[in-house]
Amino acid sequence: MDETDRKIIGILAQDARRSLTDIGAAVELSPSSVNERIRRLVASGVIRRFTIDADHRALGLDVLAFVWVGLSPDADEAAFRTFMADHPAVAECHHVTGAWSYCVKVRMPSLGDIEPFLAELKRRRFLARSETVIALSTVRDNQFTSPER
Amino acid sequence: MDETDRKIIGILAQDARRSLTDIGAAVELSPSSVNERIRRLVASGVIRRFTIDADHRALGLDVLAFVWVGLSPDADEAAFRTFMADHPAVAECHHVTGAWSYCVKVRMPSLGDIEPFLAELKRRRFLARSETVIALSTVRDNQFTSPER
DNA sequence: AGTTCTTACCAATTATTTTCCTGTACATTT
DNA sequence: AAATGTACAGGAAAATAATTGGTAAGAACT
Repeated sequence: MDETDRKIIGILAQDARRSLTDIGAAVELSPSSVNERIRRLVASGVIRRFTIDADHRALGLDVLAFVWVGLSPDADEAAFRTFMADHPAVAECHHVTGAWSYCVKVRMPSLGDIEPFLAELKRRRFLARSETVIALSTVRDNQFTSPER
Repeated sequence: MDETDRKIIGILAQDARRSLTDIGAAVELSPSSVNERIRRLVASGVIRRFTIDADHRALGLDVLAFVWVGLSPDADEAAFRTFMADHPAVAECHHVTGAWSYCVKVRMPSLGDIEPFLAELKRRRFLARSETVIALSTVRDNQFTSPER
């Protein structure tokens, strides 16, 4: 992981379809060297996968919400994590410091879909308490943040 | 935007490097038809960009935090949004309902980098109050969530 | 009904890109 | 100095993507 690798990652984060020749020109390396570096970055897990950044609204997921979860004392935490990992509406789930146990980011077709989701969490005895915050608008939503600065 | 388009998006979200032939086999379409659909999805903005999912830890961004921002009454909100859009540590920034104005997701090299970030927000008179929640571990972190149940 | 327009699709060709292989240069170790 | 390892470049081969031209189905209009 040197400066060149970081540059390549930056380029791919912006546009993962850039050709090896193109990237090579940007980092002053031959296409085959760039290829070898990308292969290594994927193999070592620095690059987890190639993916797309989609417009969730266009896909019918109009609602973005953060659900703060206070896990109930008798909750099966492993089951909770599995549930979060598998649930299609869950975009992110982090164990956090502070008053809450988990911060869960969910995307849903409509506001009406949030209640059944919370009800399900309750039914499974995960919840001691929760708080839901709706995102009204999004200023920025990147997976990637530039490492420099 | 039909069912086939959604399938294609699902496939690309999983692995944006799948070949047109491959995708075509999955959705029962010729490679050129798949290509045409992807081109259209990009042109219409449903696919915002092709990108990578990187391991932030490996890139030296060990800390993930959510900063809840209560904007000060006299804050220049447009300036705040510009600041958020440009700041390299900011991964997400959403205007939200509830007690706070904004939810800001940041990635930083170390815990020590959070304070200067907050100080800068204060210096620019954006902050009335704030609360920072650190992510201890991440159960899930996807950009994409499947639309179907 | 016939004509035009549009849209989606496929097959075949062409262009580009990726992949794989080999040799070289350079640094490190013995 | 010889041996080893690593990163790189160049080029051939393979795979993939983009383009083009043509067909078919359906909608809108005459």
